[in-house]
Amino acid sequence: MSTIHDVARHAGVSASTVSNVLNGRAGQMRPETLERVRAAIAELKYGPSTVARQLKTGHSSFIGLLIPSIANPMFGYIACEIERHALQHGYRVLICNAYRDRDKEAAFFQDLLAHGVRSAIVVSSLEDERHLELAAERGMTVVSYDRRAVPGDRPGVDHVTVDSVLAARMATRHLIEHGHRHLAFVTVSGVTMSRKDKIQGFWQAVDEAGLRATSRVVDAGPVHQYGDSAIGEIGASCARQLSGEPDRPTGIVALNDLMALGVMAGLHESGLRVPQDVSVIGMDGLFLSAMSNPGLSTIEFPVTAMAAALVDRVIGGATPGDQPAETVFTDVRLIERESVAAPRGARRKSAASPRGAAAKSNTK
Amino acid sequence: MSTIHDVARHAGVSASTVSNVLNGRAGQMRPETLERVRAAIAELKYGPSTVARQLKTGHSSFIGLLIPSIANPMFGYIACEIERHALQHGYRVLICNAYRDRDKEAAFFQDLLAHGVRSAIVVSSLEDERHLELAAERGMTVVSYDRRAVPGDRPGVDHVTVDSVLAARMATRHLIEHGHRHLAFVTVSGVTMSRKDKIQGFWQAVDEAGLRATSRVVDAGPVHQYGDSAIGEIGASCARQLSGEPDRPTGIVALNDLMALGVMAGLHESGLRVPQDVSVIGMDGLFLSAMSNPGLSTIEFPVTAMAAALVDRVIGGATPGDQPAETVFTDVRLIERESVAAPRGARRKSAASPRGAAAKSNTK
DNA sequence: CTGAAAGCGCTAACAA
DNA sequence: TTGTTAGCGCTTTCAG
Repeated sequence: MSTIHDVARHAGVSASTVSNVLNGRAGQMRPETLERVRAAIAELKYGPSTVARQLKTGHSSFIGLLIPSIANPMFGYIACEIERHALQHGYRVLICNAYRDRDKEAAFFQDLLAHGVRSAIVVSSLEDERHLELAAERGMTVVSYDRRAVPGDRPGVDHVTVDSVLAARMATRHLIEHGHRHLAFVTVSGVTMSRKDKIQGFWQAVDEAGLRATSRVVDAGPVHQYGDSAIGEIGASCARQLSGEPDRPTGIVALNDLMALGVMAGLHESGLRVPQDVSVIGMDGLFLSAMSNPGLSTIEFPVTAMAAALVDRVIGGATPGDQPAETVFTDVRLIERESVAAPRGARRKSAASPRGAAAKSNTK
Repeated sequence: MSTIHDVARHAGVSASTVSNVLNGRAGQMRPETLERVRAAIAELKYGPSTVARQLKTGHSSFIGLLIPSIANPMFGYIACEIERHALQHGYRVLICNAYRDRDKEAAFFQDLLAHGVRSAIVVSSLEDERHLELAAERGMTVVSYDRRAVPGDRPGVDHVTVDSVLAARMATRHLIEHGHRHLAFVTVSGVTMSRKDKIQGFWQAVDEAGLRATSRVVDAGPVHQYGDSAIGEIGASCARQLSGEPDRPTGIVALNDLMALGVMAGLHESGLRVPQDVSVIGMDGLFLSAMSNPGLSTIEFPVTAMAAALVDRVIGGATPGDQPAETVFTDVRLIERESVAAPRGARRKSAASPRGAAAKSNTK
């Protein structure tokens, strides 16, 4: 690879002149000089070294992306959307599969810092974000996804998230409107905030319908395996177990679509039919859910818009002030497919389904 | 962030001494000095700048990974396996979603070069690899996945691949052994070599059974949409169309699991049951295929081993000699689930299913 | 056993 | 309008 000096020599100018045309400061330049420089660049197939440039300027062209695992199709999708947006703004995305492990996250942050990366997006954030605050203290702009700001958070970490409480509430209500009175919320155990919010949304809907006595949250245990393929597996074994119980639920809300897919598989294995025997609804809007049998009803999240918001925020730099900024997307949408029906011998309570409000971005 | 000089000053030594302890050249060092340096490093929370280091040494710690799209769960999985292995060898992976677009691939290569990245893995390689050779000429070590070396290839690009011909043949044979005589291979159109190989494997098995007259390859068209969610969709619409035809196939081999999942969805929509009316088999061994209804029979690829081979090769540097090196994995494995059964009114021909041979790595 | 000096490729004042 | 100079943070001979 040739350097800026090779080009300079070739064109009979100085390195700074070449640097100027490279950086669009050729306004006042003699057209002839500009032409010579251009020719030299082309001839030598020269491209500037971003490494040298970064050492000099201190600006990195990378955005770090910490994400549980892109083997999980939902996260793969989110990562793609983020990359697409970042590229449009001249940024590259450095994906780090952190497997929801605080130590791994911390190690990646260390590494990003060493690489001079000054912006990071953290997807599916752990509830405890002290290690993020540490990175923020060292000058990183970090924006988290799937975590709200809570009292006690120190500034330095901004938040972009979907209204998980609302999403879970909509999902649960959908079941209730179909006449279900025995509900279960099936989840993996974990320490992300969105999980807690979804459980809360579930209970809200349950209480609104006065169904607390006949409903419950089923924790299927932790995701051990690296990668997220296990989530479906866990959903399946949980469903198998559930199906053997005497007062099994007729309607199941799953933590996310992947888990819902697993639940359906487990139900099916146990000889139970969806939706005739049990109704299932997920959350995410994974494209795969459209292909399942039966098609999985779900709550779709505005992923593209959220990815854009994430990138814009992280590029924009840290929010001034001592309150962390927060953008909550509320335009989640119910997608009705075939996995939800009235339970045996019940009548549908209402035909109307709740719709999400328009996007509401409240930076407070 | 503090620099090596801050540490040096803090410890009362010179920068080169600090550099020495950083790089494990502290063997002959006075223990006391070593200790002082260590203390200073800890106190200042110092970490070396990989950017400066790379500028000096010319060695990058990145491996570029060009891949169609990590929104495709198969590629997300492969990417994770590659990252895992690379990390163990001290390398970071820089994922580039290239959407099977030659221009995008070329642009990413340009960018990798600018970043001083000297190793790249290209997954699901386009048949025409001239743009890769260009990168190789510029000093990159590039290893491709899913493409064999062919006469006319110039050296500089090594290959790691699974035996796609064998995989497709096994899949097809599985159908034939169940008594199917009307076969179809369903594929998206495209320009990857593995696709051609799979079609070839399909025809091999078909010809072995003398079923050419009643079998065909169905090209469902190109994948337009960015991301690979469309693959399933295409499979579905193709299946819908197929199901309306008078002499529709009773057994379908799909290009990959994602497509197979789509095919099953389309069949189901058209009122056809799998496997009672039509049998379907995929290829990949995607974890999601275990959760479909019915469970998708498939040919599993040794992804972990292949990811390791890919990383080892690319780290090892270009193979000397003028023949491109090639590693072909042949240990593919049939996973029987519920999507394949005997066609209506036929008897199963044989109970034995073909098994893959042990891994054979022939570097020639 | 440790330090001084040079330079990786680039940019940004400042001079000319 | 263009060139000179200095230096980003690190490693690496080569002296001391």
